[in-house]
Amino acid sequence: MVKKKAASAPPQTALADGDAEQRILDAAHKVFIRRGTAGARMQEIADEAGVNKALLHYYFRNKSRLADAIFQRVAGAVFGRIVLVVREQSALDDKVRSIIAIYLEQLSRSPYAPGYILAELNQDPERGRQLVQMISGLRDGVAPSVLIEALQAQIDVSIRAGTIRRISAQQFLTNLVSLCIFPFAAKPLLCAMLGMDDAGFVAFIEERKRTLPEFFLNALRP
Amino acid sequence: MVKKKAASAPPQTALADGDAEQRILDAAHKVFIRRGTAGARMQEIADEAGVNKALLHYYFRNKSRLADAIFQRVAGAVFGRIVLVVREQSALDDKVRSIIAIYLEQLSRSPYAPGYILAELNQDPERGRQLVQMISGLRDGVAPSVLIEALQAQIDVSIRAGTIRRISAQQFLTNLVSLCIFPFAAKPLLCAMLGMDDAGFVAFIEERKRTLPEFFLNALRP
DNA sequence: GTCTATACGGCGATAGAC
DNA sequence: GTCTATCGCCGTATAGAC
Repeated sequence: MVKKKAASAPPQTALADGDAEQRILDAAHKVFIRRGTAGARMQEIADEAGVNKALLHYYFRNKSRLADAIFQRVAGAVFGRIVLVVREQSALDDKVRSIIAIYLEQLSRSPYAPGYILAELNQDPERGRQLVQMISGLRDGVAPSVLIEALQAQIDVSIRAGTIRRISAQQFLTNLVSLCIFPFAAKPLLCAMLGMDDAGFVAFIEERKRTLPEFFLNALRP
Repeated sequence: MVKKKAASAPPQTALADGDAEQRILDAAHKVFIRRGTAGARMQEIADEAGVNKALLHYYFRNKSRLADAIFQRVAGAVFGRIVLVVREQSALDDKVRSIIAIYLEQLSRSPYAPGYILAELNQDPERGRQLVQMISGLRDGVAPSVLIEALQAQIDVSIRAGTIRRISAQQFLTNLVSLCIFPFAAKPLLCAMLGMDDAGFVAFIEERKRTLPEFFLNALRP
């Protein structure tokens, strides 16, 4: 990271909007998600950003640090809002509806983010720790374990009230997140198996927005 | 691929079981799943197999072909049995129970296979086609689209009988597969977020074997 | 800050002995 | 069939001019 741009004439070359650092981040975002960290090439990022390869090292020193920055950015975008919903004061079924709506809406706009995040987590053990730290660092942030306990308490209330059947917070969350994220993480798989093109996939997700909330809430009924 | 070993004294070096080609495949399997195709190194595969790097090229000509062979092998192991279950003559809820049991059992033994397969599919468009072709080529194989249609027909019967609520075969399958595969594809994510180690993950999957069938079947109830 | 030029190492692939 | 040795490219990273 470099200190904020000092007073100086903005370079602003013809085909560039935003300063170089930002353009590099945006370019790296695209390329890392497309190729994965191991498959990404600094040259391709430079081309995409419309700058020279050396400038990437000027701003981020090496590929590994650039990759870290992008992972934080993408993971934050995917998990940030969800964590807020889990923590807010609202009924369990409202949370479910919110989470499904937010996920399907948001991931429709960046369908390859889940695949990228999962691949990163599989190939670099450090990523797990970074993720937990990132979540704990959100505004008013608490550790994930605290979130789980709070959710379990809320679930237990509904169980005792007889409105849902017995389930652990871990399985509850895993089921919910699986149903939301997997279709995007497996987009090429689904497209191949179900014979869909990109437009077909969009329609598929639209159908899912309508049907998934009741599917999930129905599964919870006693 | 090389013609089957002709009659000749088996070399059988001290620390090697099985012929070289098989050991290379097994080693490549491990390394590709661990590192991903882009991250895998021919040298690491050679070391793991206890042979020289040059021998990999003797048997498989280049890295790309070796990667193809491994992808076929892993994908076949993951999807082969499931396809058979979907096609067999049995009640819908029995199929659901079978698929969940088979997946959770089988993936417990190779938990990193899903992550590998998804990463491959995301990064190489060719993989999708290879997968469809592989499935169509199973014994008595038919194209995935035919499987879907048959499943839809079976689902429609249950809907008309009033035993399940309205759902498309696509969403049905996606939901089922999401709930089975995602926890493995996201193993490092879940371990980090839910604070589990490897033993904790095993326990988590055991709990899932008991609870997931009723969760899913419950969701289908009218 | 941004560029050009280049050093350096790693990796896939081949040649050739045994 | 299996090895050793080596080639040549490609990708990261740095040096240094502007």
